[in-house]
Amino acid sequence: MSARLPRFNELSNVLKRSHISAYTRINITDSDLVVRALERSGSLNGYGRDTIVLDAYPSYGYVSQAVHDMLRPRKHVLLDIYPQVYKVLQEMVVPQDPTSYDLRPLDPYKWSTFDHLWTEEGMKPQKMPFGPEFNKEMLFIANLTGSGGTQLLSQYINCIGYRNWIFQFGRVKMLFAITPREAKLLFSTPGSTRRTRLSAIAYTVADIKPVLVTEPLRKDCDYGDGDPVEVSEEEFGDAFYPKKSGAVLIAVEPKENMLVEASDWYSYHLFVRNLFATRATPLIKCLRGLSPGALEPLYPVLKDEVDYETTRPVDLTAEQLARLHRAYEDWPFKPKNVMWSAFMEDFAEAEHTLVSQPGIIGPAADDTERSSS
Amino acid sequence: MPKSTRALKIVALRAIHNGLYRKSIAQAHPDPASIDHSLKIPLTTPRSTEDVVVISRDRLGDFGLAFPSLTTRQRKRSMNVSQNFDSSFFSQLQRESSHVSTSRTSFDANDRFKLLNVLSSCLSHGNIDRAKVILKNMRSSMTDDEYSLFFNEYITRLIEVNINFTIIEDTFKEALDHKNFIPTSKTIALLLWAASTLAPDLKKHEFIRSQIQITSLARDIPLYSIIEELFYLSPDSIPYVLRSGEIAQADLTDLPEEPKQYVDNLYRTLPTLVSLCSNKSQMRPLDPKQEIIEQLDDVESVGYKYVKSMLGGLADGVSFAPQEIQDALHKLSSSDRAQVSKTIPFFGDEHDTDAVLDTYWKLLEMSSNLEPEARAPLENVFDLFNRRREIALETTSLNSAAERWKEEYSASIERGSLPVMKKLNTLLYSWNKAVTSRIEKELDKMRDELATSTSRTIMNNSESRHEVLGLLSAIPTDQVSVITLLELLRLVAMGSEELSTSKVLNAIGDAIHLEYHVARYTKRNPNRDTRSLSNRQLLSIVNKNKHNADPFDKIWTSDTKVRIGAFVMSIVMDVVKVPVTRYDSVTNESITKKIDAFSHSYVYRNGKKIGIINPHPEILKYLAEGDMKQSANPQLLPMLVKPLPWTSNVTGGYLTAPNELVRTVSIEQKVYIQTAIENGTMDKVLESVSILGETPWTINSPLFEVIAQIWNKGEEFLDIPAKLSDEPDLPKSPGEGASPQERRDWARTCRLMMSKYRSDHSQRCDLNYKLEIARSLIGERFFFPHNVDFRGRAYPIPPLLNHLGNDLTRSLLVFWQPKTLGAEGLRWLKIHLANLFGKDKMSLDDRVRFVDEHLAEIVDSATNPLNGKMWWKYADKPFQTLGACMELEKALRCPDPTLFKSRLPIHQDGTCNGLQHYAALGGDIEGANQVNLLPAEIPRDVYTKVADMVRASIREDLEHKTAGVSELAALMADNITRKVVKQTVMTSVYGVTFVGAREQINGQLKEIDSIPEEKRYLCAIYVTKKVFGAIRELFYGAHEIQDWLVAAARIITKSVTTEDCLEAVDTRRAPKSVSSVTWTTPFGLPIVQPYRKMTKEQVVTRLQTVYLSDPYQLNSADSRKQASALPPNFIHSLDATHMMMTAIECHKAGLSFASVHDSYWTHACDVGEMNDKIRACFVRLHTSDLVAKLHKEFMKRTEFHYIPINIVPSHPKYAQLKQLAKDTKERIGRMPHLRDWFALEAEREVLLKSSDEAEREEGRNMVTASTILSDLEFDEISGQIMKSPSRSGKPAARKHRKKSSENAGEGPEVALVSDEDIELLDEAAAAIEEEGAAPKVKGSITVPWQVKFPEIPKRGDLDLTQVLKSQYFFS
DNA sequence: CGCCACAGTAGGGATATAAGTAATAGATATCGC
DNA sequence: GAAGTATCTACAGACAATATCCCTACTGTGGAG
Repeated sequence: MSARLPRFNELSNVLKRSHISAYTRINITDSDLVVRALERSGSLNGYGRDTIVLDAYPSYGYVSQAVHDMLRPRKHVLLDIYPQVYKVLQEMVVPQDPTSYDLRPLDPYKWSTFDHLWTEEGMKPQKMPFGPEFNKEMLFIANLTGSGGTQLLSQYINCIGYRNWIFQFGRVKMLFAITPREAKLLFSTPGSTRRTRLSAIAYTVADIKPVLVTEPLRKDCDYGDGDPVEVSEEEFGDAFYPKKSGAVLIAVEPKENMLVEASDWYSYHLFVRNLFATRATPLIKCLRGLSPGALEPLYPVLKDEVDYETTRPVDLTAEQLARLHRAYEDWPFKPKNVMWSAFMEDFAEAEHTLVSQPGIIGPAADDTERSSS
Repeated sequence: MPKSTRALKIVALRAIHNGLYRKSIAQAHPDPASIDHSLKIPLTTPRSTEDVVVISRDRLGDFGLAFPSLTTRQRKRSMNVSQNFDSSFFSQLQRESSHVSTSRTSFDANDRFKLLNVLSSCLSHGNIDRAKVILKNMRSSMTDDEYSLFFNEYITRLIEVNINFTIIEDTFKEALDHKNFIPTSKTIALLLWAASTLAPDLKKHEFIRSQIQITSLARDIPLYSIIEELFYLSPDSIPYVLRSGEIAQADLTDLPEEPKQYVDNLYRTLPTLVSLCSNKSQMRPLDPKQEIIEQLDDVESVGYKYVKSMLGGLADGVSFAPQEIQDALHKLSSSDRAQVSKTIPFFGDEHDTDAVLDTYWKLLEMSSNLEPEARAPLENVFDLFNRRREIALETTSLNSAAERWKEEYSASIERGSLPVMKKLNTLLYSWNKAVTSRIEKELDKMRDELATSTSRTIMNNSESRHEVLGLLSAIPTDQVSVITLLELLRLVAMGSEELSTSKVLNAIGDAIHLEYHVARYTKRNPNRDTRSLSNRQLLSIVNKNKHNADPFDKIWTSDTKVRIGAFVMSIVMDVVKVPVTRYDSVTNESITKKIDAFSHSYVYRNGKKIGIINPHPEILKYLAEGDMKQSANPQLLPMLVKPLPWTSNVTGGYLTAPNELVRTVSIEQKVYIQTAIENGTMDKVLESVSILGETPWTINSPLFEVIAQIWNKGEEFLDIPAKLSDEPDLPKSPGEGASPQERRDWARTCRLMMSKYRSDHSQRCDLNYKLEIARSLIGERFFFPHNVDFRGRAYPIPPLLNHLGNDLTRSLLVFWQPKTLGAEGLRWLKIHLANLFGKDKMSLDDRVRFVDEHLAEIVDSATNPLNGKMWWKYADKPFQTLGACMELEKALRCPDPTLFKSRLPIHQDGTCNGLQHYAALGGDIEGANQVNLLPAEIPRDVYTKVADMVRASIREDLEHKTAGVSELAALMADNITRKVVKQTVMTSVYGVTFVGAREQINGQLKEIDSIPEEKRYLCAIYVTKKVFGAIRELFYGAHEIQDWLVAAARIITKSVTTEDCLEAVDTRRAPKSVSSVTWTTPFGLPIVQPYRKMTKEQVVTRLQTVYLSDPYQLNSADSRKQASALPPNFIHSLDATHMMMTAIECHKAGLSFASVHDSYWTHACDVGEMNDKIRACFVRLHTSDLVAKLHKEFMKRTEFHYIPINIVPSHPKYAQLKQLAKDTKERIGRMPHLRDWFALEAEREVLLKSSDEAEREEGRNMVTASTILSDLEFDEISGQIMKSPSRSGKPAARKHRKKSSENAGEGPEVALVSDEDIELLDEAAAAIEEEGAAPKVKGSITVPWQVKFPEIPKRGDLDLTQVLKSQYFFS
């Protein structure tokens, strides 16, 4: 991996003409730029020779190379199941440090991929309780700009809440390439109408640090005290492929003290999701939607801080949300399973519906159903 | 032009084009070839297509809803435009084109629609002055006819509020001043009515007299039509009008039958009219038919006398006078009389409702054993009795439900019983009270707001308030509340998944709409005590109600209904509470609180938000087990009298509730149906569907007892889930650090548990409702009004309890009329029993033998259903089997079983009915043989056959150890049953895809335990391949027809007319095609496949926005769905026709008849006769070549339709086309675009349609693209319409490409990517490009090709008459 | 009285939403370049 | 105008996505002429 990849425009010509279309992902194609951004953000300070880097969807490896060059990690596992990517990397890269560089045709989408990986010698870091320190024995990198990337981003953040997956090892940092669209979601602060569920959830358990952003995003994003490298639109051609929208590099740093216990995370997750379904309606109205009569126990919670008539879910901080949730959980009249009803949202799995159980009871059994009974 | 206008216009044009208005298309046996083409376009034959456009646009403008003084805003939304897009719209179009429009104002439907709302609102809450202003304002934008309609409505409301008569008179005079105001007969009738009820006596007489005189002189409105209207409006005022107006009986001879009888009776019985009776008319000679009518009248007198005796009035709505029964009994023969008297020793106290009912039931039961003639006198009494009850049921049952809630509430208060609030009914009482008062409060608020608002703001934010106010104030508030609560509970009870808000709002909106009709009915018959009315009067009221269509009904669109529903629902959510007790762990005590009963939130499905109504779990508990007696929604129950016969698409069925003959999805369909009915070409459909409603049913009470016992026990029984308690305890969430996978599995488990709970709950509720309905119908005779889906398949309208239901539901229903079994009947009863048990694959004799051999078990089942051996439980259809066991046991207990009178319906089912029709269509002998169209010793069973073939093939794989599949073959070899393949076989001819079939089979394999779960999927794939193989082999004929149908559907749905193209904005591209596949069944039912691309929009309501599809948008046809649906729909339209034919024949022969699509039911003794008729009808249906007829109809309907196709330079016709293009270029100055090609076609079309022979000749000689391509058969271009052959080669190329790129990567390992490598990759890529790319065709042109269908598959030599002798055809 | 400017808003159109994609595969439709 | 990518997966009875933001065009008002 220490070998330089060709400039992307040369490679892309080849790829384009051979009709290989793995461009559902957005690639950052300038390793130097990435290095610069990472150094500026300081996200990788303290990482190095002891780190195991899990690298999901490396694409053509420019971010990977940057990280690899910076850390010279003990292990750098690249996971990509797509032959178009895998093959190209396999052919083009001959690692100079074979003990570190480890390209595998595995599907990082599958949880089991990691489970299997950790059974291997030297792949599993030491567990570290959530404390003041990050577990620098592990770094997770992923390009989440492809299809399903949004889903993964959301799920990886959820995993922090559950403290499972890589977070069973403690505060493991993640470095993600995401689309500007997701960046907008994440860098929205309370009070802005853009405030999203994802952002609220994420800041409950993690700090999101911008590393490399695009210039057009500036007006839609609030980076807080983050000071990322900004790529202007003119530079897109060199920095990204495809260059159309560009990509954003973020570091996700799990919080030391999460606002919600792991055991409550599921419920909290549903709670927030429910509130953000009507994220711009005043609390007085939308709190009722949680379950019948839910306004009553929640009204006292924030009444000294906010006006329930005007405050909307988007205006709440993660901390406020967590407190509301706590009160809801403690409400004795909370319907037993009402939150679980959200489980039934996909009906493909509902095997007990009347339709799939034609027979003696149930709706009309006409000719079709008789046939299946 | 606004989108909406265009949409309407397109429909109109299309309708015209399809010959919508003429009998020829919708005739009973469509022979499109005979259609006189000139009739197809009722407008003057256009010189160019532009004419058509202009004319129709004007017409739309005429009828359109312009209201320029209030707005100039261009409305794009078309939903409301369509309000007028009903039959009157089309009849408008139908008129002579000489009709000159009076207004050409801008086409703005919505604003006028809003005004209509306001008008309705003002009228309904009595704001007469504003109504008047609005009506006046609207005058300028209405056609004369429309104005009359609303003027009449206005007057009606004036009368209803008992306004001073002079105001009405002035209003009328004022209206007359408007030069274009043409009073209709209804207007006059209204005036007369008003005069007779409102005018002071002095004035009354004079007014009526002069009005009648004026009208007689004017002569454009015949007197009889006025009296007819009056009959429907207010029969009571007729005597006065006749007298004051000095109308002679002879003037009214043209009255329709029913009002005529009424009027004649008046002339005869009222002394003041006697003189008029004999007076010679000044206008018309005496009608000779008079005598006959008088004779008829005599027969009616029983009912009439009865009415008189009832005048004293009884306490309850249901009553029965002993005297009348005695009278009726006198008409019976002495032996019958003795029999009846013996059973009913005394007549109950007439004030005691229970006793009256009891008497009725006994009488009814007795009478069921009488011959129809003997029963007739009793029937007269019954009819009257029941019609009153039915009307009460339809109109007042809501009130009585509410009353019962109250009673129960007060009763529990009095008793001081602790759990006052623990009973659903008491809960409902308080809910209802709260909701009612809240609705009233809100409505009052709106009223105030509207009263104070200035006229300028009428149109804006108050619009929806007007809507709600107008519509809801027309209905008693408590009824709105009651129906909302009932409907809501029903939904909560029946829902097995989340209750989506849109579902709730729609349902409530619909229910309230129905109540609106009831309210309207009640209002129009104020204080009309049905007890005092004769049968005939009742009928007239009913007819009147159906006759006087409410012009405001059109306001009740789906969006309005949803808004109304949301209004009420939001109130319900605010005020409805349920007491909940919880243990508070903090204070360590139980606390009870009133918690909101419902909340509103959202769930996400595939990332999409879905609004849901969340009932408090506490409510679920009440519903599943509670006494539902007063909680069942009383709308749409089975009827106590015969349904009204269908006479139009909306008249028939229930007495007061509106219902549709054909369940249409789109307006397009409605228009076709209405036209066909008006043209009289659907008479047979009307007749047969009416017949289905005439079959009297009753509850099988012994079986009901058994089921009730099972229910009360509350244990799981067969598929009845056990009584439910609280929500299940879900497993504990996995601990911290559990892997995502574990979490997912856990969530899934929880979901399934909840799902199961909800499903069990809804099944319990479903059964609870059904049993409650059944219980209330025990001892009754009732009827199921039917209607049909758009393909003609018939369904009973009452939901829940009907004979289409599941096994349990079916078992509860038997024919009311018992019929003596006879030897044959006994045999059929046994066969039926065997069939129900599952032994329907044996020969008939074997089935009889099977039953004989199991007599002991059968008797045991019948006598000891729940404590015996319970043999019946093991049947395929256990509850019906039990019913049959009981019936058989009863018969056998008779000294002579053949004399037993049986009520049990015996089923005769088509054996794979779809394939039977296919075989008959194709004349396919082998196919016919497979599905019992040919006589055989034992029944053939295709499913078994296919299963055998599949099994054989699998065995072969097993023996040959075929690579890759031998493992699967081993797994499956012994698991191929009939059941596994059945559904797939059936659906294969309907076009199931491989994926679909695989899912079906996968589902079946789930039930087989010996297949490991992880292999199941592979097995399913394997078996599906085999099944498809076998089917291809076995049903070649059916598939040929299917393919043809699919091809035809594609052609039709891709075709465009010249107008379509000339209209299109893009001159080069093909326009969207709007033709649906449309055909006519042999019984004249026009079928329009409704599948179009949906356009939906969000409708804002108080609760949330609701996503509604706009039924009036004319979207382009969904060609894929149209094509895949044609085979099943066509076949189903045939089996529906077959059913209708059989129903009519059975009816003629006096057989009871019921059907479930391809299962025909009658009494045991009549099975033989019905079987003959089934076969005869089948043969008759298929004697003509139906596919050929379909082909002809398709051709006729697409006569001038084109499909743009691509012609490549190598094509033989290319040169010719190119030449034509050059010629055209000289004319228009550029190479022709697609639109220009179409313009050429349009020109030709006009010429060909000309009335001038010379022009037609010119047209025939014209050269256009389509004439050049006229030899081009469908097969040659099918690739462009069906799947493309050039594309079919693609997957291979792609595979190859993939391989190449792999090769490219297999070079020597290199540390760096060198230039050489890049070149290498480059080369490979280039190579791929060369190979994979299709040859690019330059210079090809796209031109219209006049549609032509592929040859229809040749019909085989099947001798259809063989069917007559095939005993297993239906068995 | 009519005109014009301006403010306020109704409503149409666009967009995001959630979050395992458990397996498969072929045809067709739409869409972006 | 051709190529990749998304969207289906037999029909019917019974159906069904929403909240919010942004922008435009319209309405109504008020003021000056």
